Amino acid sequence: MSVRIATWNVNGINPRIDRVTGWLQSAAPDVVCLQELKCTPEQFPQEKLAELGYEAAVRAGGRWNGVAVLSKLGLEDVTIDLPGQPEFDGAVEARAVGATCGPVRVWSLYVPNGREVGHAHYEYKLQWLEALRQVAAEDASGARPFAVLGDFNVAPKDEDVWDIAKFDGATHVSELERTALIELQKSGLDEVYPRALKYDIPFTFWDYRMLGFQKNKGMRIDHIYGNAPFTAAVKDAYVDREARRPGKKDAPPSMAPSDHAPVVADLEL
DNA sequence: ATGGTAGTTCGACTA
Repeated sequence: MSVRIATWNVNGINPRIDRVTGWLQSAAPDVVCLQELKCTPEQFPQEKLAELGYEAAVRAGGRWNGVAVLSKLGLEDVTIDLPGQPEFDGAVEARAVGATCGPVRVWSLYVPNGREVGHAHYEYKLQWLEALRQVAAEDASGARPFAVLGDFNVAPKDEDVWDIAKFDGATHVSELERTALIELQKSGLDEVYPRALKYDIPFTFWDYRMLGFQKNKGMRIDHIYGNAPFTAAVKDAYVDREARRPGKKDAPPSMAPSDHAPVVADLEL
């Protein structure tokens, strides 16, 4: 069977609900990992997504964070939060939800930003990635197709940001963050590297400020890592930068874009 | 040029 799996940081699902549902209808993914819902569980637009044929596993946290797995292939063994997920300020945040969708098991992940190298949030980010590695290592070794998808807030290589000189000493490009991703891969996951639909590097994020998208000042920080049964089934993968394009002048606010673009993988399972 | 934009608990904080 053909299965289309996507990950998308929507930066608030309700303010841009028509942008999201429009993309779901046109791209027609079977499984979608969403991040930055920025809503409470009650505010999650369950019915609008059900109308499009999606069941949803939701880990909403209110004002910040929030992740979900949408599936047209069924939804089983939902896991809220990573086993062993570290806390920040005494709370386990809404950054991880796992689910089995028909033949594939996925996690939707929103890795902590880190704020500044050396900040407590940066240490939290590194701990979080280590907790993820431990969880992923178990499922990665199985025969079932398995992937972790989401906003990792790490650019794996220098070319994955628009100007590495501007990121000197910054988070997202530091050696420890990149090492954490390499360690994740060593646990049995390979990156599903997407095609760019324009330009050389398939950036997934462009800051709203300073015409970031228009000038292609982007970053490649949203990723898909799959185990061998998953990556062997991948036929194509791409970043849908059109979904990041600003709306037309008279478009309603609900059509405003996220600052991230979806990453899409097509599998034959 | 230390700015700019957008989301949230309406306004300081996060990204």
